[in-house]
Amino acid sequence: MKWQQRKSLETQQKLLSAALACLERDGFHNFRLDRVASEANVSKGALTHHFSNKDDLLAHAIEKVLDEFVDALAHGVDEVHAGRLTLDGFLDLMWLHMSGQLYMVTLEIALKARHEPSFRTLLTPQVQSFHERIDAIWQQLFPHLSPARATHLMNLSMNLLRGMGTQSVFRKDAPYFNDLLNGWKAILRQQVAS
Amino acid sequence: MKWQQRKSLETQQKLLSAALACLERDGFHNFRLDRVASEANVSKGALTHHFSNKDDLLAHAIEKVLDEFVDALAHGVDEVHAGRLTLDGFLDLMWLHMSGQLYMVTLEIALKARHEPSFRTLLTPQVQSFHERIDAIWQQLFPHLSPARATHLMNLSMNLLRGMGTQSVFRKDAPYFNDLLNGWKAILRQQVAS
DNA sequence: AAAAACAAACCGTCAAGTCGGTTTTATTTA
DNA sequence: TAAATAAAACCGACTTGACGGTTTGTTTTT
Repeated sequence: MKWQQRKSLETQQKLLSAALACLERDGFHNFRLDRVASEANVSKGALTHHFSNKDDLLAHAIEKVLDEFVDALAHGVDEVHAGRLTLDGFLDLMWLHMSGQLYMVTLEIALKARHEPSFRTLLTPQVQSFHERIDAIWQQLFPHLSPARATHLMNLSMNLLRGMGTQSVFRKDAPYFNDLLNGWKAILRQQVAS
Repeated sequence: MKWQQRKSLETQQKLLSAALACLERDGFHNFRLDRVASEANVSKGALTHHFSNKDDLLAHAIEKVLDEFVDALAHGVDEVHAGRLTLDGFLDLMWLHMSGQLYMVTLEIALKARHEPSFRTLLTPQVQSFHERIDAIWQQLFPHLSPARATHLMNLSMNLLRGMGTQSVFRKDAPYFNDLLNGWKAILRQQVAS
């Protein structure tokens, strides 16, 4: 009970990575199980062996991507406390993730969840946990602010970045988004100071 | 050449409205032509007579929804100039549309466009025109600001609302979004004044 | 030998697009 | 003006391809 377990885990991770890559490249509407399998260099039979169906695979994939985002932010806030990262740098970190694979994948999944109650209930605990962890991280980021105020600023920031991520579907224009982000940094500094 | 033309237009409008309703209810992934036809109380044959294929129907539907949004904003800025609407009220108007059918439909379409170049090129002129018109409206809204500054504030606002619209997929919580919007109104007043 | 990991053929379903046909409206002509 | 012809609007059965899930078979590990 050692070699098999390792092999199994390894195949599952390959499949999850492949699923995320496919989701980002093809979108949920063109997301095909056989493409995931070939992307992961395993057969379709192996895929069904590890994941009972499409929804199951997607749910595990989204879990992975959310965890990675939270881990990155948690690490970011540690860096801020250690004096190795500024608030601006922290926002850059958030934008880096929101403009990458993460956000597009969550967007695809969110729209699926919107129209399929069973899938939404499958995801709800994960999403809830995600928000709670992000919230906790911003509380740590602004220990001198009231928790409610920190949460408010987090929500404004997250939604601005969400919107920018969405717009980036159509507008490929890094300087433009950088300009927006800089504008928001200035406003945020002002809001934190007061 | 009168009666037929009117009938044709009427059927097309029924189909477009039905398409938008289906898109909002079922999502693009579960968007079915026969459902659109039955929702519009016409046959599938009639649908194919008026729209050559699925993409064609969707492109016309999105055109309709964007136009309605621009018209609403153009009317809003007139009301502001006439003194019958405040800046806060204008933002409420924007949020009203962004939290309704419009935004979800554009989101569904945007993700489709992201992964289908042919469809994206079909939409590009419409999206471009949309942005230009929104931009012009905000220039009118803040005639005392520099055009660049007005555009910047517009983009921040639009992206915040976009993000809020996206989050509303998962979080049904009107007071929360109202709170966020109020926070942004205060910041925007400050930005406009300085 | 048993169980796990994997492979690949197979099948049922489902929807987009096609196409021949019908009905309704418009135009021409005798 | 009324018959004849053309054209547009509309209908719905059928084809075709695609994909998710199942099943059966093979190899490898324990």
